[in-house]
Amino acid sequence: MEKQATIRDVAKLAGVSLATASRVLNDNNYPVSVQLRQRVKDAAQRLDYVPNTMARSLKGDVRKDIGLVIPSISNQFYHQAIQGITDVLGQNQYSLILCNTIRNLPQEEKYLRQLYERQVKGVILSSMSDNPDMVNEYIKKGMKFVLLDQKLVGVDSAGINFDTRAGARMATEYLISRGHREIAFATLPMTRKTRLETHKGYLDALRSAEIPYREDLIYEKLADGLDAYSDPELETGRCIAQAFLEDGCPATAFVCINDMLAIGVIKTLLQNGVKVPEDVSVFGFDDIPFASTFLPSLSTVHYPAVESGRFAAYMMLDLLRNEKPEMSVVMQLTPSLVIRDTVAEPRKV
Amino acid sequence: MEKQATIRDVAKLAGVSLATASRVLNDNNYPVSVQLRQRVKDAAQRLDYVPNTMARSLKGDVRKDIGLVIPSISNQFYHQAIQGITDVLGQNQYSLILCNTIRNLPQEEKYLRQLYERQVKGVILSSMSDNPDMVNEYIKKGMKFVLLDQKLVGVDSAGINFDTRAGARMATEYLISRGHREIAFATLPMTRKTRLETHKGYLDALRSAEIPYREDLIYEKLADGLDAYSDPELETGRCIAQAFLEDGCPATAFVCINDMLAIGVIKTLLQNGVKVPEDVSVFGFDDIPFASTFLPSLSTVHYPAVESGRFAAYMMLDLLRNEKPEMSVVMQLTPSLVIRDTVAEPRKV
DNA sequence: ACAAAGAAAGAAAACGTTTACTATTAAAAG
DNA sequence: CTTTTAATAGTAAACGTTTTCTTTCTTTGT
Repeated sequence: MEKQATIRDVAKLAGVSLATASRVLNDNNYPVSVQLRQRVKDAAQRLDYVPNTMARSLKGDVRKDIGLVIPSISNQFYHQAIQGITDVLGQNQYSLILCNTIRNLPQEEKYLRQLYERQVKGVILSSMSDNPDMVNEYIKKGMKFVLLDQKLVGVDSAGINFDTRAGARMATEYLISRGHREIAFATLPMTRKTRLETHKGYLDALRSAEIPYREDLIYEKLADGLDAYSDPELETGRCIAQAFLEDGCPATAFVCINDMLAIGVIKTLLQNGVKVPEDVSVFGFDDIPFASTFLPSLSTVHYPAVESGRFAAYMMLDLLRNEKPEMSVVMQLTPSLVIRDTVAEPRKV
Repeated sequence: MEKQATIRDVAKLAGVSLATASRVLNDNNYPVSVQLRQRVKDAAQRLDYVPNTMARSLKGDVRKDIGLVIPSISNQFYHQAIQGITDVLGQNQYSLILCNTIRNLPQEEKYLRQLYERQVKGVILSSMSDNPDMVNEYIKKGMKFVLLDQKLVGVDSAGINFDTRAGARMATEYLISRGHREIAFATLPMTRKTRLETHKGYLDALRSAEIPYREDLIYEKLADGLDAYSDPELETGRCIAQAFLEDGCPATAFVCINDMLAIGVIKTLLQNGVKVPEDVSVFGFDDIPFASTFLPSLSTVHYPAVESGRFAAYMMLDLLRNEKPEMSVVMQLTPSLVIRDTVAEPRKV
């Protein structure tokens, strides 16, 4: 196993000082004569010299990598975001350190600390918590954050989020326009702000159509008995559909807080002889790739996930490179509807 | 923005030398008196000291992170592997640097070089190429590899792979046992060794059942016109099913090289009025989560992807920590069949 | 012809650690 | 009592860079 050549070796072989070698290798505008320049370059080539990034960053250069902290790697939404992020980062010679918290807040803290210890200066974060304290603490220490799909009140940080309230409103209004009046709402526990927002959008639509709010049509659950291998959203969808069936199918349509949950609902409905969309219409949220792959293909609210990852990465780069960032804003993405095969008119009674 | 406290600050505040502070903070077995020990600890606490990992690794400590280089982040197989990897790594205070090559060999080389520059000593790799040269070069430079789902002949490296030949054989034999004789084989271009192996398994089964090999039942394709947003495997499945339909459905069953491709085949078949499994049976490969979610749920060859990720991480840790690794072997995982809803007896003619 | 300015190179300090080597003391052994 | 040895603590070098400060020449302006 060869010892890695250092800049010292290069300098020696080229017969120049350390400083000169460094200057050539970094292509400064510092003047170095052509002959020496060439000699150094040749030497570097011969020795297959690669600079030691560690040593370099010791001198104050920021590390060229950023952390991504997400609650779940099994969620397709994040795959798309990662796709966008790695895409941009790769082109800019940055690396991505992936931290999967498995929906676990202490784990999230641990990862954040680990990143801090490693001098990682930028983190794209989708937190499990709505508490801004932890993030603020690290901001004070000089870390930069881009908040993905989440607004944290009381945090002065860049972020990308999606107007879920408008999305839910649009979806619900669409169902109403197709003639639905009994519309159920399926959600995971509303611990995260975005979920509450989604719920509000649903309410907005009901209100403007003057449909009375029915508490019993809100299915807010988390499937129990989940293990590491099962998809929590899919299982929760199952569980909600089960409850819905036991209630005697009190609605003609479902608005679901995300696609995987919607798919869980649909599967269980179909397996119990309830036809989708003939008997019950189902609307998803996110437009993950499976939404169009699944049969029947899912009507859903489109979220440009790959783009949002891309934006997040751009913002982060901007934040890291410029003292006065140009794009450091909270970017709000507007929803659009994708109508596929899981929505129809309500069945005639 | 606070300046990060260094060990020098800690030493000064505690009124001890650098060396003593370092020794306390690293919990060596070097003897330090209780009082000083306490003083240093208090000082570190007060200053909220965190060691600078960069500086530490400059002194020769290996970096505590490993790289993962994979061809596609949109493949569920890798999500599961990542799940397993991050799981193990997280518990061992290692970080994961994710490199997504988008099925692009030059990109793969670039990432490997980038990791090398960053002094990353361990890489879990699923390469696009069957050429061992690049990997060997980096091994010579001191990097350690665990090859995921791939054997590279001529590389002396740990690895995890799956006996795809046996898997394909089992799947094909199962179809034969259900009465099928015309069995098509659907695959992406057989550029990777594992795909060839899978094909061999298919042939093995045919041979031992004395079914003549029919070249025209081998569908080896890559969908064209793919953009960044489409799933290459799904699209290829579509494309293969299209060709199959144009050929007048010359087989009663399909063995597919992976699940997503199988799903593409099924979708297209169904959309063209060909019933699965009544008219055509389809067998997948990998058992990704979506295989059981999809309707009809997919019969497939099970690959313990999460486990394989976990093993890969363990191996890597072993490789990095021990001069003489204990587990540095090529681990071969044996396949098992999962029978779900996409296989039936062939239709009576 | 002489000072001032500019170009090109090198010396050395600094970044935050760890650790081999010394130095001091106290206890144990002769 | 002196000499070893063991227990603590400190000094300083080292890791691989970058960069500030000098230094040495060569121009240029007067």
